[in-house]
Amino acid sequence: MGDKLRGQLTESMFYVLMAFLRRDMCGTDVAEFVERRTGGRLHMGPGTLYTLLAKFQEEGLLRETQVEGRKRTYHLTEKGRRAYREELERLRRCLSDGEEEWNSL
Amino acid sequence: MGDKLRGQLTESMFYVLMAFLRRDMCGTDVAEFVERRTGGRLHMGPGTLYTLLAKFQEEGLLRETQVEGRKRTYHLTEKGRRAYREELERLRRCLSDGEEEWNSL
DNA sequence: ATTATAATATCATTAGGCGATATCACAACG
DNA sequence: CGTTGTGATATCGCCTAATGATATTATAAT
Repeated sequence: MGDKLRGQLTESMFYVLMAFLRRDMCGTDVAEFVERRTGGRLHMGPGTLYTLLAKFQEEGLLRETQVEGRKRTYHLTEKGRRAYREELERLRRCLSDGEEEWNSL
Repeated sequence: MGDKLRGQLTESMFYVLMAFLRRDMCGTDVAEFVERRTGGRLHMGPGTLYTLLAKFQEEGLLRETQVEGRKRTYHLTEKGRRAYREELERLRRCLSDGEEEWNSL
């Protein structure tokens, strides 16, 4: 159970966590969510996807809640929600820094 | 002159480009800018920094404008400005997706 | 039983981040 | 002049992340 809170999420990581806000999901649900939510802008191949699910589970951001045959369903933990909100905060700072600099030219 | 426009910048890349919006800079200027602008939130080691400067120059986002001794000064090209604005756009989409999902719970 | 389908897992390659360390150009000192 | 200091840049090695291709597995359909 790694406790190190990651200082920064990649875009893929962010959208994966986002997928779990509303409901528990399995891998393919997540892939579908990401494609739909971003209008195809971001595509996640299986390599990225399942690697992330495994890592998030190890780190305690996701918890496995159900196994039906091969299908594994995960749930976003409190720690996962916290990580998501922290990433939102980081994005806000990043964007506002970026806009300020741009607008002050 | 690599023409592949990167689909996504890392946070480090973004702040490096941001540094050049106002004026030409050398590496240590950039490092100082980033530390100051982010209030120390983001620290860039020399490895990351000079690797990025070299790559951006190769890709035509930066152009070398001056060499004084060992000090090299760079200028943000039009292509670099475009990359910066595209990244701003990406961040906006990312953040608004993230906020919408969070607020619609 | 065989075939199809949905879902997950693994592999190999490539890019990025980083601290530690080395190198280099110039200046100041004695 | 050499030596020493300093500011700046460059390189190395290790680690993490992304990803397409491919393989594997469980269940359902024929």
